[in-house]
Amino acid sequence: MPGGFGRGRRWWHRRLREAGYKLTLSRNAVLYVLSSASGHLSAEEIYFKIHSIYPASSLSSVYRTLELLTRMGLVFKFDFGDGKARYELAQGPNSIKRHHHLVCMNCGRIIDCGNFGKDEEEFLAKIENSILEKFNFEVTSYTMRFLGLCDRCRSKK
Amino acid sequence: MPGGFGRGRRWWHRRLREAGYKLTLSRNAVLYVLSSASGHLSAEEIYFKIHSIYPASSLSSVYRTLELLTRMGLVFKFDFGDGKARYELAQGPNSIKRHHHLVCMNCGRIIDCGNFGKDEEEFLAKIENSILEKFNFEVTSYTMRFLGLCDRCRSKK
DNA sequence: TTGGTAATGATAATCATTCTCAATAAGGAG
DNA sequence: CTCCTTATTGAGAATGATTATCATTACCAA
Repeated sequence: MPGGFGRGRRWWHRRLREAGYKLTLSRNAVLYVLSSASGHLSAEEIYFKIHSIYPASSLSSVYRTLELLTRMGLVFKFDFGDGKARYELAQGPNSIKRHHHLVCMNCGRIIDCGNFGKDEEEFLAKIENSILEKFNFEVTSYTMRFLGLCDRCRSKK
Repeated sequence: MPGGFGRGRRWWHRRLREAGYKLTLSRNAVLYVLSSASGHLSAEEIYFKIHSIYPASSLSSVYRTLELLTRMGLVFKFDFGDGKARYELAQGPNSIKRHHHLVCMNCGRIIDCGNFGKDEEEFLAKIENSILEKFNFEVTSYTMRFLGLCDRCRSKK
């Protein structure tokens, strides 16, 4: 009975089912871990967390699952230049569109910052259009990454 | 005489010198290749291009040089999720601040798109402030990445 | 319950990147 | 220009994340 872990059916069960994929223990565990632990987890971190709730897991399966989920759009994959990819659940049953991060150039810390409300909406509307016109490129999602100095590193100077 | 390749002194000579680094054949070759071939080159692509103008080069040296140049801010390092990092010269003697890319989710192609003029300026001014207030994070540069479908892939559907 | 097959676990293989270290060459002093 | 010091290099080994392989397992439709 692969729909274990958290009590009750999760929104991703339907998503997997409808896409024609089996709901396996491994996949469910990856999604469960991603849904509880918020933040940016690497494949290995996910693997270790899974181990405590589902010991018979394998790292390769975690990678396969993450690749599938990324392809399906249930998960976002990020690369912050430290050599390992990070994964984040596309929160909730309806995936969000925007992911913005602050990356500290001094300590490497990565801070999630939500979106920027109305200012962003307006800006995006203009930009999406201009990209479509100039490049005939159809935007489906986007990411902003801000490089700089985080609070901790700022106060150290 | 390490200042070879292109005729004449290059702007990066001064930059290296002033930072206390030697102007070596290897470093000059990397910068020369980056400055002529525009686009996003991987370390290996840079290495091959260098080979034709400076055969006694090594891949490890290219990596070392790129790491140094990135640290110095002469070069930007990007990661588009294909497993290898890409490098781009921070064009001209005064580095630019913004790098935006369109990434096709179908074919993986990466398209440079400049900045968005006044709309972007205005938006950025607001955002930089709100990031400073909310997170006490000091923004020095940023990147926007748009995921979607490129013109070629759009017309194929 | 059962069979077909997608998915898994274990492990080997791959590939980008980093490390090591003896040999070399940049560049300042004379 | 030549010598000396030492940063930098080239070659190749080592690392570490990710991917591929393949026999075994377990979803799930019938």
